This record gives sequence, C-alpha cells and structure tokens, in this order.
Amino acid sequence: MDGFRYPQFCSLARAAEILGERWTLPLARELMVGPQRFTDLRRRLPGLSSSVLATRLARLERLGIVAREQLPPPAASTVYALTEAGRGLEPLLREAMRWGVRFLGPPQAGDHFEPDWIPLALRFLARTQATPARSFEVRIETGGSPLRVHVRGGRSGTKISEAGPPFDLAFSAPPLVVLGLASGALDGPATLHGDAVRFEGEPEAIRDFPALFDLSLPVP
Amino acid sequence: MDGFRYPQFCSLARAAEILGERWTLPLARELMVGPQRFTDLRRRLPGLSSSVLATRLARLERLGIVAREQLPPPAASTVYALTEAGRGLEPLLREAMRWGVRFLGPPQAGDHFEPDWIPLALRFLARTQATPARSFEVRIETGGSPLRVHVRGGRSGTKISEAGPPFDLAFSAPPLVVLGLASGALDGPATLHGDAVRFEGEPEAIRDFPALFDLSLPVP
DNA sequence: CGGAATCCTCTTCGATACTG
DNA sequence: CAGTATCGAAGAGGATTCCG
Repeated sequence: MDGFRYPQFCSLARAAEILGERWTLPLARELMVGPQRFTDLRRRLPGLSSSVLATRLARLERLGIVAREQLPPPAASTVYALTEAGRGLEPLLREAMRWGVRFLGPPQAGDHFEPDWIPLALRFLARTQATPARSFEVRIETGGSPLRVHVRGGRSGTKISEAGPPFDLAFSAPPLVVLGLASGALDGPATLHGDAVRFEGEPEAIRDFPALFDLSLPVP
Repeated sequence: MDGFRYPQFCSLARAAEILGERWTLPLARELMVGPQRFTDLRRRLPGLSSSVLATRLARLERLGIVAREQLPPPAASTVYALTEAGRGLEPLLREAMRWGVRFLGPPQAGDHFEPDWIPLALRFLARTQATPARSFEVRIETGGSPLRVHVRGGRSGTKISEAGPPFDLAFSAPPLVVLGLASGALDGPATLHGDAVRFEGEPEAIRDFPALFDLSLPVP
C-alpha cells in the first residue's frame, strides 16, 4: 500500500520510490510555486483525477513532505504546503527542469500552461556562473495582475528576487514571450519594439537577457 | 507505446515522463558507474526482469540517453553506456541521492548492495562548500581488488579523484564501514583501530572525514 | 470546496521459458 | 551472453458519483 520498494541499500533508490510515482514530480512543482488548495491543484494539473491526487497528497503527507494548513477565517479552507523536506526538493527539481529542457520542444496541442511557471523557471534556470551585469524587471502579463520578477546578472551568477530594486530595463510581456526572450528563441530588439511588449529603460539591455539563463530551446 | 505524457508545457514534466518509469532511475545510476553489459545490469538490479530491462534500455537508447557499444574482440560483447545526454543526468542524480538520504534508514533484509556504489556516493555527496584541508586515500575492500578513491578537502569543497596524490591518512575498510565513517555513524578513532580496518598515516585525520560529506545517516 | 468510494479499463510488472 | 515471447496477476489510472 505504500508504493513499490527497490530492494537496494541506496538513497537514490529511496528517492525514486517516492518521486517515481506518476504525477508526484509535477505535483511537487506546483507546490513549489506556493501552497495550493485541492481544487487549485486539480485545475493546474489537468488529467490528474481527484482520487489519484488524494492518494498522492496523503502519501506525501505521511512521509512528511507535504503538510495541510488551514487558511485564516475569511477564506477558511485547507491548503497543501511543502514542509522542510519538501522544500528540500528544490535542487532536485531545478536539475530535473534543466535536464528536461533538451526534450521540451514546442508546445503541443492540449498542453497546459500556467503563467506562474515562468517566475519559477527563471528562478530554476538562472545561471550560476558569471553573467552580464544587467538588471531587469520582468512583468509577466497574466490576464490578472502581472507577476513581477527582478533579475540581476553578476559575477556570482544571476540573482532572482521579488520586484523592487532598480533596473536597466523593465518590460512587460505575455508568459511565452518572456520565455522566448530568456531562451533567445525570439529576437530581443524586434520583440521588444513589437506590439506585444511594453518597456521602459535601456532597450539594448535586452540583448544580454538570454545570457542570464541556462535555457536553450529548439526554435519552434 | 512511448510512455505516459503529461499534457504540460514544462521541461520538468518532460523529464518526469522519461525518468518516472519504474527502474529507470536505478538503471541510470548503474550506468553512471560505468558501461555495463545486459547481464551485469540484471545482476546489479535484482528484481528487474529481463523483459523490463530490455524495454527500458530500448527506450533510453531511442531517446539518445544510452548507447550500445561493442567491446573489442577479446571480450566481444555489447555494453550499454551513457551518452552526453545521459551523463547530463549527473546533477539530477546527485541531488536525488542527497535528498533521499533522509529516507535511507538502516539496510533492510534483502537489500542489494554493490561495493562500487561507495565511490559513486562519495563523489555525489562530497560537500561543495569549504571543508577541512585533509586528504585521504580510501581503499574499499570488495573481495576482489580494492577500489581506491582519493578524497581531498579544501576551501572550494571536497574533491574526489582517482587514487594517486599524497594523503594524510589512507585506510582500507569494507564498503559499509566506509559509509559509516563518512556519515559519522561510526566513531572514527575506535573504528580505525578496530579489527576491520587497516590504515597508514595520521589516524587523527579521521575525525575530519565526515565533515567532507553531506551525509547524515540515522544511526542504526 | 474537499474529498471518499466505486467501478471499470488498461498497463505494466515480473516469472518463466525459449532462442540465436 | 543477450535478449524475445508469452502469460497471468496486480495495480494504477480515470471517470463518475456522492457526501459532509
């Protein structure tokens, strides 16, 4: 009842027993964005049935990777959040996301997409070696209030933070355009001056933007 | 026929599709040790049937993660080796191994164990922050010829290499004793002077050995 | 909203046996 | 040695329904 067991004395096998179940990795990614309600998770993971979701959450809770929390009265509801052990998955998810980029390819019909995957991806795919000393405020248009991410290159790699600090260039674009700019799949200057994007600051800075990330997408 | 597909435009989902199948992660770990024959893999992964192994290898080969190679005439035989993309799994496996340590626990009856997992684990679990400037030659007793690993602490983290360079302390021990010493689960000085271990050099250096690794096992 | 319970289908696993 | 072929059993997945 507690999943498959690899008969091996190896910590990688233990990790694989937990994470190797279907949907567990995408589920962990969603929780990495922030605490979510059961219904949020169902919406964000189309194809995942409620019974399987309940099973996965129960197991992760039992293992101490996820914890339920009660939201304060106004919005009284249960949310699922990562525990310490769950947040410890970040390096693993980061490397999985990096490795998977080579298999990403262009979006397929029916593929789901969440705007707030972009801030997560920028965080996970930020270069850790020296990058150009440029700073950006990226505003991701979601339909609702834009997500804001501050991106700063530097000697010790790219740093991602909440919006706020000064910037060379701020630009506002739809999620997939941000991804295209970060990967270099879209031509920076042309896109910046196109209809879909608004910006303020130094437009030339956009040329350095892709260098801040480890993200090379096959051009669609 | 090509496995489950998560309907998501996300590189983590692509990685999960490939690595989420049963046995794939342990299989990748075995290939990370070095190229292996079909039969080697069956022996090293008890419980994995030949048909499933063949299926996994075929898929990984099709995806360009594993390649067959022919050994030169004397030992004419096929081996499976990681390609570039396969070797690119190292950071992911490293983080999975690190994360899984918290679930490792003591060996269970029936758990399989390969001596050469120890060099791999030392490599993957080496600390990346500053560690004590001590160097060790670790000789892992396998029953056959000992595996040798050179471990050196320093300002930029622990470095693992083939045996060779000078050392403060060299010691020879069975695999699980090496693991116990690295994790701190075994008392260094007592173990070193016990029956199971032979050493040369500065015995006091053993006290610094656990500090060179990110490995804290729950004491059995 | 947040699940638990059912039911049914479809994989997939693992064992075994067999072959070049 | 390096697989393929076959097969029965188990389990996972998905849809749906119902309930607090």
